[in-house]
Amino acid sequence: MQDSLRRFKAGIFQALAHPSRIAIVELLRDEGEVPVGRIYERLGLEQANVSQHLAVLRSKEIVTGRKDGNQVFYSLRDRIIGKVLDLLRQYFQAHLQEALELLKDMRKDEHLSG
Amino acid sequence: MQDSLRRFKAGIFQALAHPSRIAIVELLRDEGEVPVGRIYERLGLEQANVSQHLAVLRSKEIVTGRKDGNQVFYSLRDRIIGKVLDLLRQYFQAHLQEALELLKDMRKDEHLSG
DNA sequence: GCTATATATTCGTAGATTCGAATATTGTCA
DNA sequence: TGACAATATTCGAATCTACGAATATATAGC
Repeated sequence: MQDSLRRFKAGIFQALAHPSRIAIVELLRDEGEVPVGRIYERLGLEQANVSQHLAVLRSKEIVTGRKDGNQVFYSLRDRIIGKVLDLLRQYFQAHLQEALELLKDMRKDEHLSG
Repeated sequence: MQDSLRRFKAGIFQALAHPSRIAIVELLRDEGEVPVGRIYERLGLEQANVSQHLAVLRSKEIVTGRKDGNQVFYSLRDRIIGKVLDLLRQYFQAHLQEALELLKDMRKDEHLSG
């Protein structure tokens, strides 16, 4: 059970481990029910890409979709996920200096490999 | 900055998105400072593997290592990470039924692909 | 110095993830 | 029914991740 719980947590983290998916979750946290079209317009992403990211979030039951006519309205299934993001924002601010260094390094790595 | 923060969060989630790394973090949360040898004995993992996982956690500054003679003692850098895991445990329990289904599906997928 | 112990890194390969392009599905409205 | 709009799925290529085996580095004690 210890192990199941860890695999469960790892699955959730995996699903959240992408900037676009975090952006989606934050949008749903802030706006409640949002149709897919609005998601990709707001975030400036491809339709297919957003649909794929939503599939990942759905597969871990982080979001849920309600079909209404032609559209699908997505929303968060539980407020806890929003709280997790808030904790990380706190964390980011507490370690602001290092966090910025870390991001700089991440960018540097991109350049090296690009 | 919105975007930086999201990349930062995604990096943290990425680092936590593995059952072994979650196990390591939980061990450090429960025991404080722990030498590498104890980590891989307790978790039944290869030395190299643990070292690689620790490198991932270090790169996101989730853990820190203190060298003492021959050994390196690792610990969590911030209690917030422990809180994040606690929130997810709550979440797991709140959605216990679905969570178990989800895990069953994950196992099924493994079998299909293996 | 030499040997043993603890930890880290590198390397190769298998598997997973990401993305856009193309295509499929589903619902609406005439 | 046909044309259109919204969303989902499939496919292939590029990139990333995980693991064990082998190797490297650092420190202790003799």
